[in-house]
Amino acid sequence: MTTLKSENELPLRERKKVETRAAIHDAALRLVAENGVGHASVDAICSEAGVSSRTFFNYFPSKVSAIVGLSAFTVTDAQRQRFLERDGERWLVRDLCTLVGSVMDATARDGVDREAIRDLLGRRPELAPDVIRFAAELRHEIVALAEQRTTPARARLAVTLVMSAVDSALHRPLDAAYDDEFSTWLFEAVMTMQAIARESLD
Amino acid sequence: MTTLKSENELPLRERKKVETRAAIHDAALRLVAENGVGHASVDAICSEAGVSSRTFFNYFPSKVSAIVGLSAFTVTDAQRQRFLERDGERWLVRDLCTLVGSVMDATARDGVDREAIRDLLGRRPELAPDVIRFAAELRHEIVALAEQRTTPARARLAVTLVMSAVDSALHRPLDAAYDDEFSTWLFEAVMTMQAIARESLD
DNA sequence: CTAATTCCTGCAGAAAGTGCAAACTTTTAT
DNA sequence: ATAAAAGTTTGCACTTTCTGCAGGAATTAG
Repeated sequence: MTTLKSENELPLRERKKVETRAAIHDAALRLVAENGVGHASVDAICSEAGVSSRTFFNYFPSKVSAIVGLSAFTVTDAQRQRFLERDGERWLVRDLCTLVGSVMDATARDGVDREAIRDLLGRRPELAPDVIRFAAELRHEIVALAEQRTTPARARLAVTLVMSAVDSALHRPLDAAYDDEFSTWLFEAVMTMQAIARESLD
Repeated sequence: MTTLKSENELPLRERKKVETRAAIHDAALRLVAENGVGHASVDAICSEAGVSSRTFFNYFPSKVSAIVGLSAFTVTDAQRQRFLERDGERWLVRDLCTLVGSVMDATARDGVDREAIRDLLGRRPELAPDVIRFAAELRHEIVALAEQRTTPARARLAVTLVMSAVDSALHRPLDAAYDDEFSTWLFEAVMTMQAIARESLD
């Protein structure tokens, strides 16, 4: 079981929701690890989790989202506002790192386990395109934000830069030191990318 | 009609294949432009193209691939070999640009119309995640190649850098001058990214 | 013209995903 | 404590994408 927080204090109804959600996610993760993505049908996951297939789609909008344990990446209004406090290209990449970092930290707080996802991607690389597709939805939202601070083309480029670093995070273990400071790690990854680019260019 | 080349010279059978392929792609493009992605069902595309739905999937492995007009990005053996002639990180990014550029040029020669795709993405942004997912498959192949010249982490970073530039190409019109020299354009886009990164960093 | 390929098609069916209304459970109000 | 209200789960019917298989039609070769 992935859920360890807030054992009580929550009304019974909420607690049950958290539990079924975790049950579905855990079942999905387990079955995919065993049988591969293609052979883990929604029905199979459901009977493993003790839940009807209709309920499955009440909790997750798609099979992959259940496997990854994420219904959607979302940017909160507060995050959005904070990002727009500054204007223009200056600090753009840094601010994007902060923004994306806080989104990732939020999902982590909601029980999404980056390490589990990383392990899974190592064992089942077929999943990668789907996960990337998934991240593309967050990307889209963030590009829209970045476009309020610079030209569309530069916005896309900058966001891509940052999202690539996120991608790295899904493949490489982070130092424990960064566990709650994803944005710091992000920023360093972006600088590494730049270094590689400089070394290899021309 | 997208197909303008090799009017004859091809055996009749081959010519017909090219035609049905184009018919399906054009129908898909047209219907999606009119009704949106969700409302252009495979069946609708098929009757528009005058083809059975079973045939549809003989030509394209998925609905989006038909819309984009691409069955798969593939790296030829020659391209693979040329890329591996050099070893190590030096020139890595440049060689990746060459590799990816030649893959893109090949698809263009096969009738894939970057401009049509770009227009479509402008008009129907919902498609973007699917297209990205699509590109992720090519990405995977190229990462495997790059890993033969450097560490996995750096390979991923470098490939991401280059693929992001490809992404830009799907959003921005290229100067006509670059039409047959995609890799040159790619390389410049990568340098632009680096410039943005340098400006915005710290 | 005949025979061998190769291609198209329909059919049957798996699997993902959605809407709807009935049944059930928790919560709230009396 | 009990009944109404509110929220959840479920089954059912349905759409859509996509695959395997087998028969039939067209193309090509001999």
